Amino acid sequence: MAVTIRDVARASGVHVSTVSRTFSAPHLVNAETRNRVLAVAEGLGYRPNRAARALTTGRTHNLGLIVADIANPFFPPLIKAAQAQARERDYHVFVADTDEDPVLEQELIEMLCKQVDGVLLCSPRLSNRVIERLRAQVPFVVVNRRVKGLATVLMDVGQGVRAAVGHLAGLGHRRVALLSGPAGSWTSGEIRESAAERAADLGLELTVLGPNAPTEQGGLAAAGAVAAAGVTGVLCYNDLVALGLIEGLRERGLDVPGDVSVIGVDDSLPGRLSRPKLTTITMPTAAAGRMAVDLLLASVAAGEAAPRTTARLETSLVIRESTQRASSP
Amino acid sequence: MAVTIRDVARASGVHVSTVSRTFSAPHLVNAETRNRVLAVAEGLGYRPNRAARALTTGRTHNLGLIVADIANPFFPPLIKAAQAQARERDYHVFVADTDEDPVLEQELIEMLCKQVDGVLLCSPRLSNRVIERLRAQVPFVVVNRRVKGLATVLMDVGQGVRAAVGHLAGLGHRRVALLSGPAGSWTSGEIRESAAERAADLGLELTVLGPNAPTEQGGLAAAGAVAAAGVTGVLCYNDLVALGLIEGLRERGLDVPGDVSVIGVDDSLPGRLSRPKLTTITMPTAAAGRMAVDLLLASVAAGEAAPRTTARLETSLVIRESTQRASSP
DNA sequence: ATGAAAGCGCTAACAG
DNA sequence: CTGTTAGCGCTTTCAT
Repeated sequence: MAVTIRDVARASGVHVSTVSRTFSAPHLVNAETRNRVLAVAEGLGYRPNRAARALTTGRTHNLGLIVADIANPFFPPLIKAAQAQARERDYHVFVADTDEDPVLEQELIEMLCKQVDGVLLCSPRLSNRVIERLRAQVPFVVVNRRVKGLATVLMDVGQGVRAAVGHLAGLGHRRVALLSGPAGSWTSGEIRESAAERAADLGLELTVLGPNAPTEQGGLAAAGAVAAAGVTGVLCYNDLVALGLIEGLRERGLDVPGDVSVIGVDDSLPGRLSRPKLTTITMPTAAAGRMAVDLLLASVAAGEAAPRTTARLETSLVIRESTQRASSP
Repeated sequence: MAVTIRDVARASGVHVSTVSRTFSAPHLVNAETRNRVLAVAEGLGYRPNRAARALTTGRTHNLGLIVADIANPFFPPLIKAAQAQARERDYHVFVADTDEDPVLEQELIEMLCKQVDGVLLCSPRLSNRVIERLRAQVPFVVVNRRVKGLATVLMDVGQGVRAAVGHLAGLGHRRVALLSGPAGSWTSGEIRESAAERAADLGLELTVLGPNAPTEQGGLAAAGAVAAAGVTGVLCYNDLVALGLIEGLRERGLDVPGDVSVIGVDDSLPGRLSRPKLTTITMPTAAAGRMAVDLLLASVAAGEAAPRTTARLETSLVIRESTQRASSP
């Protein structure tokens, strides 16, 4: 077993509580004693056992962060921002991947909840009912999902979607498709609603195709349906789907943006690196990550009395190369 | 505070030790009692506190996984594979991102080591010396770095690199460049060594340019130097660098593969989705993740006596669209 | 098969 | 400023 507080106490000729104070309330201990203890601890390679500390303080100084898929480039910027923000607050973030599986998601939450002070749920696929039940166990903050009575960070994708549909209309597209996302996704619902509304306003004919897996495979698989739908513009659930769709369209001899204009959502790395560069909707993922951590830490500190704030972050359309004027019908 | 083992004991009229056994050694308790306890626990929403359990057993059933950059598409497949493998062994993996910062890396290890039974170090930037020192605290398995006396999983990138240089030579390229990676990267050293050796064998003139940041920014920034070097083929530290380089070359009016052939390393998502599709070297990341977890768990179980296995995984060249015959000189 | 008691490493009153 | 004492939630002998 590793070196404990007791070893340090013995070796420096003080009581364990003095050693404890040296680390958790240094100002309460004589400078001379403190230095001696510190030196001994250093020499022995002592590190306080955070798990044991958590047992008495009730604070682990850990946060859990649950995402559907680490490999989805939407998440890493959020994860990094959350970790950085947490570190500034002397907290650490444990990341877990649910593989888009609601059952696994619930299991992870339940196993995590005793080891962390709070959990950040990003784009959860869980039903609101389950979330409501789980919240008794541990403070939650939810990103991109509306759960009543819970602190929430929402990215207002509708804003960007309306701009995107307007952009398509402005380019002369009359028949457009929407490739929706996974069934449990709040964002997918938001996209769909905003797109339908704006399309109706502008007199566009909108076909909704889906649900689709939120991956390039999902987009690839949908290419046939898109081609068959006879549309000239497509808005996709995310960049990966858009990229997969472009690939699938190309396999069918359809050029993007020559024959079909394609718009993604997320403004992720692959979209920026692809050819044509993807027209997409920026999501303020880093800001969301930071804000979610702050909200969560506030919840942790306030306990039951925590404010259930809802933060709405803005999104916007970035026009690049995957959209162009509709070829005359 | 949440519901504890004591609450369950009281509510079901047995002693805490019986409740404990019900969960950790069910066969030692009368079926009838067990069912009653289970029912009560279920009703109360009791979940064993893993941190407290860890305090007595000395096993947290957690593993730490440290990577330089979650946003680097090289890592997610490895992370997912490691998490899946660990879950099968009833372990959980906590992921942490060091932001390519050795100091942060060390801090993370030190803070993690008391909350996990072992740590997986992926492509560490830490010096071997520091790793040697830290290993006293917690079992390690290292991926893509050779540390004497430590269990190691190595991806034999040299194999792929030799094929890549051969591929370039076969296409008639005579002057080629290598964009190396970060200073602390073992993989970068391996690539360089294998490339230099094979280039010498084949009579190619090889220019090494670097170190470069392992991101598309790094590649973008190196485009000028590549153009100035007057080479017709470039091997890059990873796909991101390659993609950035292609972008930078294009800004300078140079076409890939028309004017310059570019090869990446990793076979990552953005490389598959980009245009031209990137010729690259596949890295067996998922296999490495699984293997690393198995080795680590073996280390955890065996303690000091753990075998310090070194596993070597094969890599290979995938020829796609970013390389072609050298334009006549 | 179950209960009693000790203790994992640490913190938190409370004395002194 | 420092020592004493009592646990945090759980497991683990050792009895019974």
